[in-house]
Amino acid sequence: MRKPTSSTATAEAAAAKSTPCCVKVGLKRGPWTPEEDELLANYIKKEGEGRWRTLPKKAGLLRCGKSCRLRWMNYLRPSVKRGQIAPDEEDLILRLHRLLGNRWSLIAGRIPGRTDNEIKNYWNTHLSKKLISQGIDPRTHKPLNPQSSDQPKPSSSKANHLQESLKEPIKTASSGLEETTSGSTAHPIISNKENEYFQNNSNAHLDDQYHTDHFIASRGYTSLLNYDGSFGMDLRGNQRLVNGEAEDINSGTEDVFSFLNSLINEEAFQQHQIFNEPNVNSAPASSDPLFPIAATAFGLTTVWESTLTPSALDQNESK
DNA sequence: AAAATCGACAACCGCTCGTCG
DNA sequence: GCGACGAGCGGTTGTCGATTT
Repeated sequence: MRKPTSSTATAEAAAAKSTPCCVKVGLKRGPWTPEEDELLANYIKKEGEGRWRTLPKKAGLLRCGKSCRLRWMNYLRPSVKRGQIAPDEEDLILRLHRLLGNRWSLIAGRIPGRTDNEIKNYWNTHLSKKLISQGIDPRTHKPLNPQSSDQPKPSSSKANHLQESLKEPIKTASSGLEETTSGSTAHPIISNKENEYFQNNSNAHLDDQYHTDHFIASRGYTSLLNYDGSFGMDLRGNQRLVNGEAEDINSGTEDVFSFLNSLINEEAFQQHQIFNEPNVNSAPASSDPLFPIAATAFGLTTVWESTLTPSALDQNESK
């Protein structure tokens, strides 16, 4: 992988700082061979993940534990999905990145089969360039030069839709990249209630990364919701999001779990009438005006699609 | 055909956090 | 409270195949 010279220099520099892992003399570096992959995969099949520092020795590998972990997590794990990023995955990445920033592991956690490294690479090689070419700052998701009147306009309808998707807080649940060439506008998954909330509550402004993070973290969505509606905990993600306000997360955990259970039980979920039922005791999070935004952002698209089709939304709005 | 350039992505690095003694 | 250690994260780099000159 790396050139021997620079590698040596780096290793020496690192050794001077006495980094415990990966500096051991005689350890192999660079691309993994099929034989190494097999050794690692077989060992983990037998012994399970973890104990990465001692794993290489036990597995008969001349690699550092860190390297083994990375290889397993990003490549060998059975759940890792290979192949091109699908348009709906791309759209989800964009949405999640707008909300979470470069928190690749959090983003990856909501896209089944994709690793943080893969998403990070995809962002750096594809999406950030795409956004820049459209005059959007990939860091802030805002126009690079809002004052400029000669802002380059997206040429394709897909690109145009992408830009719109990034400007607006909420669009369709399924994909912001859906073509709208038929002339019909996409139905936003946001009710008058939510619009009102955005107008009246500055904390809810999605362009403000801090408030967005705070909102997400304070309700535990970030750490709890997975793409497929299942949930798990990522305390580190929580902690990074809230900047010392972890108590906000924990205080609502039970409510969130209760709500998530209702999500998993789709039948129950459908009975909640999310937008219009004022007091949903069994699912407090769903009555939060901002709930649809978080849910959409975190990829609960299948749930939304099954319950909140445009026609269903129209019915809700007209009530 | 050879050299130069580019793009994609696997892998590495430094750092932080949580846990445990 | 402190240090060591394990684990994980985001940023960066190096390699390699494809494309262009």
